[in-house]
Amino acid sequence: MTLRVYNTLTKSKEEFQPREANKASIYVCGVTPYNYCHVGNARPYVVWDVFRRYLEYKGYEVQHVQNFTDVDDKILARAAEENKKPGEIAGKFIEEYFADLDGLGVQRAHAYPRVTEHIQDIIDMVQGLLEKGYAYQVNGDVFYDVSQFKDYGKLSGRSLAELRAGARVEVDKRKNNPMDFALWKKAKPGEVSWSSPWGQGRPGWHIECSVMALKYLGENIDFHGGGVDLIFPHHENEIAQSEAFTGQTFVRYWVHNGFVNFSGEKMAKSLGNVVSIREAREQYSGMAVRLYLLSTHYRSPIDFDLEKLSAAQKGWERLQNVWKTLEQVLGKEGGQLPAPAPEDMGERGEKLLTEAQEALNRFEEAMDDDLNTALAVGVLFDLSREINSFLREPATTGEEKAVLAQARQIFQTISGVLGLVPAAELGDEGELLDSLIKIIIELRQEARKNKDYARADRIRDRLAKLGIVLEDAPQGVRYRRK
RNA sequence: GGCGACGUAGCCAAGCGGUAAGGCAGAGGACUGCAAAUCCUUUAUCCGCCGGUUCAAAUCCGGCCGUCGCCUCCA
Repeated sequence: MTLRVYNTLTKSKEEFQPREANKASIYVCGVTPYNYCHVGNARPYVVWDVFRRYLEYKGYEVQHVQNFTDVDDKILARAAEENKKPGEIAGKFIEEYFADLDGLGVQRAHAYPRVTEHIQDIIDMVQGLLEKGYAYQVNGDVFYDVSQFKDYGKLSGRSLAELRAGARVEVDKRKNNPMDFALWKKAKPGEVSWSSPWGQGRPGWHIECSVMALKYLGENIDFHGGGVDLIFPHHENEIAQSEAFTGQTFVRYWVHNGFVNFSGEKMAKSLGNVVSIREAREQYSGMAVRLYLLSTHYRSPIDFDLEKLSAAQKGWERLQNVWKTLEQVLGKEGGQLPAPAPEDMGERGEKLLTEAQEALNRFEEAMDDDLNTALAVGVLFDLSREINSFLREPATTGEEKAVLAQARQIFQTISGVLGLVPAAELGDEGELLDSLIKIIIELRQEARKNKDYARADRIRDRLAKLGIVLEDAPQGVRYRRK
């Protein structure tokens, strides 16, 4: 099966044909680090994380690049406010970005280029555009001349005429055409700036992505992504710059995710209705946030509220219980037991194996269809039910365990591609804690055996207060952290 | 005004021509010393409204209503 993705450029689902066999290049527009990331910001990064994992699952060697816009008006403003250097602000929030996204299980991209580290590359490209007649200089500012690029508007489906008619912004008189945009901005007094052939200044917003995408991934890259709001003008302008400069198609597949709304409006810092990732995580686990985001198809808008996170939290706990139960029955490693012969695995074993294999097929089908993670999540829950159902009666024979191990492998594969994997929450000190809890459980079991339920319940209650939940499951006592 | 998306059970959400996945919540049952976890059963005669096409439509076409996004910085 081949992966089909919805391409904003053609407004249709297309089969993914990589630029280079077995390789996939991804460029995702990153954040401007001037504040903490909110849940809306996180969506594209979670989506692209899954996209990347799935491509890798399908055998592609992926190059994933994501920028940081580490100099821009908002950073400058915040720096001025706090009496700090812009670089300090950017540096701090880049760190926070990683901390937050790590918590959602987002793998690191292969490169995170920053604007301030590519000033010369940017100047070179602007210079190139000037030489080719696609740009003009006015008094230290350099603008892109959209009238020179015949395909302008092809991504957002607008014509220059329409754009002009709909313009809601005061026209900058220095521009030839209202839709022209800045490639290089002349520095205001006292602002951070770099010297250039046009005087002191800094890059415009759009040029950085063209420069860095071309530098790290080359021409004709496979995927370029970001939120739908970036289609116009940002991505439209990137196309204009890059294709004018190289004469090649810039991007093969443009992929845009829908917004996260909050109380009916999009969640955006400018509207002030944001919930930061760390706020959400005060109450809910990172995996719950991730599950919430993946429970809706990436192109649909998704409405945020904390109660939905609560539902996702419950769902995640269910998934997590499957991991824990399997671990309890099969041990931490396992999983590699040889597949039993069909005639040896018994009726229920055969059923489980069939269901599990079918789940994997359904999973791939869902993901191949424009990364339908919502359906894929459904498959994962189906598989969970099959596994739990099988475990109602403990697996006794070696064959049954082997079947279970196979099912676990599929469960882990699907979970892994979706990135819904329990963190090693207990860490190093967990070893000790784990042993201690086991001792307590043992003592409680003795009390239960002696029908000293008051004592048994007291132990359970007091552990519960510490956030450690005991469950007397048919397979034995199990504990988990709340 | 132009461009675009969406409207499926109490809530969330798949399905996009063949007779409604999944999650959360609710109800009943099984298991359990109790609880938790888990399993089973159950919860939309129907997919915003009105027409049309078709043997067959939530799915296609037309109209209407409603919500949202983009056209300006924004994931």
